[in-house]
Amino acid sequence: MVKDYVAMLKEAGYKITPQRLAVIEYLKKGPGHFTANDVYKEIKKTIPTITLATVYNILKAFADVRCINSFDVDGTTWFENEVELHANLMCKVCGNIVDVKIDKGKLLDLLKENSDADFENITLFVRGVCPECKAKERMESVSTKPVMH
Amino acid sequence: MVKDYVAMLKEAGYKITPQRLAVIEYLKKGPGHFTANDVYKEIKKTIPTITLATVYNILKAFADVRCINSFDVDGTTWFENEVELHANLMCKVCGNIVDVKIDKGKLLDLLKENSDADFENITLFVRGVCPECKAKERMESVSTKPVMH
DNA sequence: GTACATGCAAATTGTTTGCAAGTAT
DNA sequence: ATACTTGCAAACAATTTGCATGTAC
Repeated sequence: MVKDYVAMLKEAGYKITPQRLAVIEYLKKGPGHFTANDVYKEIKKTIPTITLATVYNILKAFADVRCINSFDVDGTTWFENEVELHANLMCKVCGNIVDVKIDKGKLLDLLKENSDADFENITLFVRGVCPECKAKERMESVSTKPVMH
Repeated sequence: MVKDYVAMLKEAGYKITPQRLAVIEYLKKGPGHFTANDVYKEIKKTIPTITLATVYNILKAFADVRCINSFDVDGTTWFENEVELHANLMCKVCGNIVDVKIDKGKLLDLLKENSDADFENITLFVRGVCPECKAKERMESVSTKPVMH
């Protein structure tokens, strides 16, 4: 699943600017989930003149072309490299967002069971505890548990 | 599934003010999905002194108590009366948000297939075409379709 | 050469905060 | 009586806009 960002952008008539290339480099580093500000802070290191407005502009273009995906949480927009259907789990312990795979066909079947709407773009967002934090919590509860007599 | 809003609020230590009662009345009218501003505009008719800030305050309290649910779309927070898991479908034709039932157990199973995280609160948001608009589109495509010879 | 992108500053939108005055319990 | 709520204005955060300048094609 190696995405050709440049080709996708050109295909849609977008020009390839240094700023857009910098965003592509950022994406290739494989950050799971990021905000416009995350991208801005990183790119400013190499292109100090870039502005947040430009980053928003670029991310919108990338999302239009569907080489990235976006979703809203608590008033801020998160972007992600993964465009195939999956769940995003925001861990209430560590605060990170992690991907959870889900069977797209089966999920669509569940929806179709109850409605004959057209389901074009599905966003599945979950709050909970990620596997790592869950494991840590288990360890702590073991070590702090009072000894039974 | 008749919710006793007043009892739920009292239970959690919230006071029953005229403003909160007005929001309860609003909820009882059964609007599917609404923003803070929707509620504000409506309640201002009976309580002209109410402010948006108060409406936000109240809706947050109601969401804390889980007698309403909230989710974010394109930078605005939507609220809904339905707190049981379901999908929200935003129709790209009419712009409305409609509920789509989904089997909670089966959805959880799909998630658990791929991760042993704790899934506490699931938000399922879909963009697409609602059943009504889909039906209309079908009718139009029939009446405007060029005749084959 | 031209249409599109960038950088900048200012505007906008949605939401939250601080605080004095009011009110439910 | 007291702690919680309201109303108001101001603050905030995230995002968008307008426009002159710059640049990919």
